[in-house]
Amino acid sequence: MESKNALSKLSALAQENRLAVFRLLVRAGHDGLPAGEIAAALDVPPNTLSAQLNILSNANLIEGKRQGRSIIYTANYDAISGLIVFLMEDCCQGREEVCSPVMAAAQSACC
Amino acid sequence: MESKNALSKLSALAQENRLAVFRLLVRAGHDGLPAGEIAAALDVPPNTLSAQLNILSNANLIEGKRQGRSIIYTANYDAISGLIVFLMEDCCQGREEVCSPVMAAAQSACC
DNA sequence: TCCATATTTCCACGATACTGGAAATATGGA
DNA sequence: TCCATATTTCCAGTATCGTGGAAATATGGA
Repeated sequence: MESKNALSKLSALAQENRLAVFRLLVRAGHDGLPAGEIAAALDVPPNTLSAQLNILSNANLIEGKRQGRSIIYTANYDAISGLIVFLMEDCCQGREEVCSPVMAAAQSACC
Repeated sequence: MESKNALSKLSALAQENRLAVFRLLVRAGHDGLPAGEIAAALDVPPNTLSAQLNILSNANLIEGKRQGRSIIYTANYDAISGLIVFLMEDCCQGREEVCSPVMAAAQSACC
């Protein structure tokens, strides 16, 4: 990932509501959630949310697909792991201090 | 890491100059770099840089220590790995799609 | 003490971001 | 066709951010 790409992902996530949206969608899994439900869950007006979904979507962190009247948003797992890898490789080159806590967390969290 | 903490780190890094400062300091290693050299390397006026160093420092991503007339800044490796772990654990709970690319990168990059 | 160097603080300007009302668009059903 | 629902686009107001000039502070050396 080039750093420009990483920058757009970082700034998309660097906002309370958008980070919350992303976390919600990650938890929602591959089925995703319609925009309206996200707005309700976060208690944000639908047009405000729409702007934020757009920013996350432009950063490629989420994707929206129309399904009937709703638009279902899903998290893009590749994108977030790409960002994490960018941070790791950018920081980790020979830097065991950064890398090994991440490895440890990965092992206990999932792998 | 609480998400508020993560948010301040994300927004500190979500800016071109500041991301560049951080990368530079990571590469500089434990010896760090004086503010003036950072400013010269990035071609940013010293007072502008100072504001950006302050933001990174408030997010705990870097630390400055006076040494003679200079102030030497170093990257805080714990902080960045904390952020990475936050992103991983926040995304990774049972999500092998996110976790395994990160593990693979970690293994080839450093561990 | 006086001066040069290194950096920060103060302050104000311009740019960008966040927000939400109102209107527009898209879909599905009666 | 008409209406309700779901979401977006348009637009403008406010707030926050990034920037850099000028002055202030801190340090070390002559």
